[in-house]
Amino acid sequence: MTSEFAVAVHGLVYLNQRKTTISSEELASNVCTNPARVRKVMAKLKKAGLIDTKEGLEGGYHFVQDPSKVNLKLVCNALEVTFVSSSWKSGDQNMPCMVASGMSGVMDEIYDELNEICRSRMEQITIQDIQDKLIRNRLIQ
Amino acid sequence: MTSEFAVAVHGLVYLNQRKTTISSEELASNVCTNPARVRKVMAKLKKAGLIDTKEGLEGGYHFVQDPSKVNLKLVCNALEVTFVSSSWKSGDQNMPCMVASGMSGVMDEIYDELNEICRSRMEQITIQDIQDKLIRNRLIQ
DNA sequence: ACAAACTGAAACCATATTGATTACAGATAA
DNA sequence: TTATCTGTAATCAATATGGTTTCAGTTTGT
Repeated sequence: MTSEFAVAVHGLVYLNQRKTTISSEELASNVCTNPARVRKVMAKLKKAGLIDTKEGLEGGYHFVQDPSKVNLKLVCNALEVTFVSSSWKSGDQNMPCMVASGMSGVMDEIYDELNEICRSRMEQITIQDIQDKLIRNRLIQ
Repeated sequence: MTSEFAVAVHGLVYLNQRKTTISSEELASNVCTNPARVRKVMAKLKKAGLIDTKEGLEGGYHFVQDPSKVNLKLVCNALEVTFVSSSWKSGDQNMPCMVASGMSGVMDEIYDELNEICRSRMEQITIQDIQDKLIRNRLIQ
């Protein structure tokens, strides 16, 4: 899958920790990617209302919502994340054989269902949960 | 994800329907791919004991097990399918920031869990189920 | 014994996907 | 009004994925 999801979650967690307005450049350096990609991802989170943005001098991104209310399914929705999919299709709709003509449809249904299951799981994890986990992990070491 | 899984499931369903020994060439034409790829995938299913193979003249692949006992998790195991993953990692383990150093680990755990959830679901679907579904779908049209 | 027809496996090529880079218009604050 | 940001698009590079070709090894029929 595309790693936009990871960029978004990382960005949200970082914004939540810093509490201030952060530029795409600073975010990119923390995420270890380039500012343009950060802006592309964060723009979608903005459209979904998950963050505030400010253009111009001293602008950037700002996390305003309650981190325990922002779950990862909301992030998936904002980015239209697809966890499980395959562009390649087996068989061919026009073949007379029941298997050859029907398998790709069956596989698509399977992928769709797996996707929905993944999204449901993501609904149970919040930005706060991840923040807590990071803190716990640091203490362990 | 890679579409080896689709090739394998399609292959098993086709073998189950035909009941006879089928060459990689015939399988490939039904799956709509090339014989080499079919052989690569089917060899793994053979190693997992899901099918029998026969080399030499009149050789090929043969489905012997009870189709209602062969579930898709067994196929996943045979092929070492990974449904959800991302090769790209955000942040960097060596950075002092808790978020930057810890996020990739957290995301990996999330992907691993999603994978396990997908595999569990796959355990509930058998080759027989798919065969039945194909028959039903054909009747509907 | 030998030829034909198959699998198993690897090397290599073509294409698609993914992330990086660059550039620039528009917004905003000092 | 200038400097510094975001938003967006175009292009480039690296990686992943599937296709093709090839050949050694196996098995069967004659």
